[in-house]
Amino acid sequence: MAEDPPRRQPTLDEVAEHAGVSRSVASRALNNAPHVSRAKREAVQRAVRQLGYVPNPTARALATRQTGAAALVVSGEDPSIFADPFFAQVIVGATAALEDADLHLMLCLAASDRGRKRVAELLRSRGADGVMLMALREDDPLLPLAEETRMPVVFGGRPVGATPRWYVDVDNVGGAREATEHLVARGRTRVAALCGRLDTEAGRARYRGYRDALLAAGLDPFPPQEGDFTEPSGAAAMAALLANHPDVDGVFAANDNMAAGALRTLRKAGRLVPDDVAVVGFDDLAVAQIADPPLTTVHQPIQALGREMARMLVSLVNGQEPTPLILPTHLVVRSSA
Amino acid sequence: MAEDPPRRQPTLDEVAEHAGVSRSVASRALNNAPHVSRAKREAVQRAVRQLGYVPNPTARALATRQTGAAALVVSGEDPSIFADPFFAQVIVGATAALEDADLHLMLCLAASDRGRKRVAELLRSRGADGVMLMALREDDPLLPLAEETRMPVVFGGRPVGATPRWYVDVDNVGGAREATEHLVARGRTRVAALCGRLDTEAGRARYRGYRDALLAAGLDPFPPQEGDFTEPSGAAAMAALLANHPDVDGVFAANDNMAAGALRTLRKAGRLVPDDVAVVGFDDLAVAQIADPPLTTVHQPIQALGREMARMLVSLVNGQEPTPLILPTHLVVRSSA
DNA sequence: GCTTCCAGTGGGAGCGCTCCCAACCTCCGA
DNA sequence: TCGGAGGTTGGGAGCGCTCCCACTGGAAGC
Repeated sequence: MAEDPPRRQPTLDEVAEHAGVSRSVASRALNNAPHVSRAKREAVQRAVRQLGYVPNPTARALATRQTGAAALVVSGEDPSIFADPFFAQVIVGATAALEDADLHLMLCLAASDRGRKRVAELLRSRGADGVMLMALREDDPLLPLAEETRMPVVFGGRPVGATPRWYVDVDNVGGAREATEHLVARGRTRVAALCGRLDTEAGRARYRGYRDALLAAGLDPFPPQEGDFTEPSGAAAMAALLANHPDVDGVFAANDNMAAGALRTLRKAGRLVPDDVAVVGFDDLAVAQIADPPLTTVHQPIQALGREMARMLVSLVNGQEPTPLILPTHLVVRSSA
Repeated sequence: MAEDPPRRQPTLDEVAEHAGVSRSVASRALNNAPHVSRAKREAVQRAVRQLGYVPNPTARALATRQTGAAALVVSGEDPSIFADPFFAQVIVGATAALEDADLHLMLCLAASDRGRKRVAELLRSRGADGVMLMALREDDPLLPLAEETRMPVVFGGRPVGATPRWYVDVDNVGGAREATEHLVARGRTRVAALCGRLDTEAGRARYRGYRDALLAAGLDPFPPQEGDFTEPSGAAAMAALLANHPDVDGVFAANDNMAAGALRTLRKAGRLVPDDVAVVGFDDLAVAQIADPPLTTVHQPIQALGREMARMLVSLVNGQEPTPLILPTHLVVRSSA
């Protein structure tokens, strides 16, 4: 099996020649388009096999003006935001849907200036067929770029203060309301909220849902005790809360991380969960099950979020006009409330 | 600002014409290559600005035979493996290094047959400039594909039973040894190992390190109590261990997830950590700090792993001959041991 | 004065594919 | 018998860029 000539990949022309047909016919056979006789089609297939031909995606991209890739852009001021297992779930969902459309996933972390610059260039150069954007801060520098670009952009979650043309979101308000109602139904009357970043729509919406539920129950909402969706911020917020309102008996945390932090603080303070203080989280990530006690939490379908974003993008790329989507959430009752 | 003509992106030819130079000069100016007079260089830059020109990456890729992308392939029999925060860290590190080389990251989850097929095609079609492969199971179907491909492949971790030409790994044996030595130094004499999958090199190497340390200390290693790197498997392994060896006083877990599971089982069994049983984990992920008590664990530089993989790939793409890398690990002492 | 050299320049041939279109062939109804 | 209709076929023109190369003219060297 000598391979002396450092032979390149065979090209379509070579396949055509080898099969005794023209390049056009070979191309059609390859993309199983019509207007190819059975005999030639098979001849091409044989040649492809014999030569080990694989189409060159770049050349195809240039000719079709389609890159065959979709970008997932995750924005945030530092890369650690991406460590949130949330994104891994989104990626798993998106990948599944992208696979169906035979698109590749380009992952862009726009966490540094350099990263943002590259995203900007991607957007301007049409380096992908479309973009899934997770940029939820109010002042995110990518938002204006997303407006300008001429490629389809699907948002994951809605940014504060703007409703994009295409987005997939989860029902944050409804989930938070259900969580809070659950606490109230368990007889809690002094229910506080450990908020996530209030410059994100998710953070605000969850507080809104909490507030709605308490008002509807004739109880007084607490002012937002703000954190940043991390475990330490949850622990800190809980500590502050205990200091100001030692009689709190229910806590709605903006996500599981913060709920886990709250649990830690409560344990340290000698408060029993759920007996003294009931805690509800949001997300239903792995941490919710591992927590001690296991967290009652609002399940949000994160993989579905990714999947639907990708599907929406695919349909946009195919020239359709999808409508925004809000995915349902539901409460998962465990032991913490 | 009428934009009636649905004008395409301007091309390099248009820039050249607008600047009153030839395409060649424009190209050279753009890539700031030599052999362009100052005046024309500036004229081109002006034209670029006025026309809002952005080079078409696909055309460039076709001409240069470089895609401008590196693929990160994560293999596993089901997508949930990717939920491990480990990968997020790898991605963060890889992204940083790739940014420096101005390469994009293509993320491929080879968890379904479909996914593996697409990876195979990517490998054969040179759809990227290189591949970072995380496929560590002994019988991983991607391993033979990686052998065949004509594009550079850097492994993250070593697969069982084979030493790839290029890889970055962490010092699993050394870390496990240090962790076990720590337990011994604390006076533990009945130290068991909660292993990860023994069909991965990491799982084996960590057990080997544990074994070495105990033998060196003149103690008897326990037979491997196998899990699969997940929290529940750690809990189960710990339960089995307690049943067979109620007198165990030290546990080395193959990773933090399993250690967290062990903690849960021990708490349920009424064993105090670290008083009755000391526990050491491996990874030093977020869960280690959140665990109760916080885990003493072996820190492995996961972002660095990703970064070095990307760097190695970049140097391969640039025609250099990097050497494999093994990154150091070190023990982080917290309360669990 | 004459070569020699080289920065600067633009023409043109690709890179490997898709797709339009004209040419062709066969078969059928009128 | 003849004129389509409709399925096949291959030529050729791109897609937008890079890069080789031949050519120019002025500066440097002798």
